[in-house]
Amino acid sequence: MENIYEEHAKVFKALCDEKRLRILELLRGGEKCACVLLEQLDLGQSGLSYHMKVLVESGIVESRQEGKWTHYKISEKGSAFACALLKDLTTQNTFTAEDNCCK
Amino acid sequence: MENIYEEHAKVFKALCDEKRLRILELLRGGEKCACVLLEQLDLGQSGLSYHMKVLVESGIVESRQEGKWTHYKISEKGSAFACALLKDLTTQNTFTAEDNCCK
DNA sequence: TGCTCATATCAAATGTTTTTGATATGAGGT
DNA sequence: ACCTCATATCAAAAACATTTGATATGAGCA
Repeated sequence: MENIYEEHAKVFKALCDEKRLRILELLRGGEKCACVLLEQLDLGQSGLSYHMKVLVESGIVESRQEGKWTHYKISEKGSAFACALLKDLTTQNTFTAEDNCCK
Repeated sequence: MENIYEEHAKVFKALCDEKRLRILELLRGGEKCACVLLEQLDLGQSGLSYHMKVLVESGIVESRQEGKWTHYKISEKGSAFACALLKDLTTQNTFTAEDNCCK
């Protein structure tokens, strides 16, 4: 974890793309096999694979192999982490002094 | 708001860049004038202007003119919206039926 | 009005992400 | 072992975001 900003950015990058938001929406309905995602999205197989990788690496989605198939679902832990992080990043930090310069 | 996914992506795009995360971190210490941000970040004037625009357009940051200077701060409303949105996007939707196909 | 300074916008260069089609990997069934 | 099918990886192209330096805008002050 050599750069904390990069780590944090990775979490939100998962949510920056329309296709990935569509995928998340589908996963909100429960765990889905890649084949279901494929037929509902306007995406080729390698494109889906790419987006799923981004989602899984962000921690927001988790995958599970079952024989030939891969199933994906929203990770409760990962999404709780993302929510907490977002709250953190946007909450006034009481320890830093006010210092807003010029006037 | 012709595309809801695009709208949502815009909120998170603000958080996808290291420089913008650094800016947010500075703003967590309270409202800051652009000149303070400029001297603390490794960024030129037009670069800062670009990133502030992205942040303001996401709703997470708000700006206030005071004569020649622009002051920026984290928007409570905007960040509450982003948090709520993230929670929403990652919470199981009870209305959609399970349908995870193959087996 | 004209000058100065802070910020915004622009356009070109550069860097990064996404898409696409081709190929590789690896599991299950025969 | 071989075949088939699901998924992953790769490399090139296309799309998009960021950086940079130059110039425009617009507020305050003389």
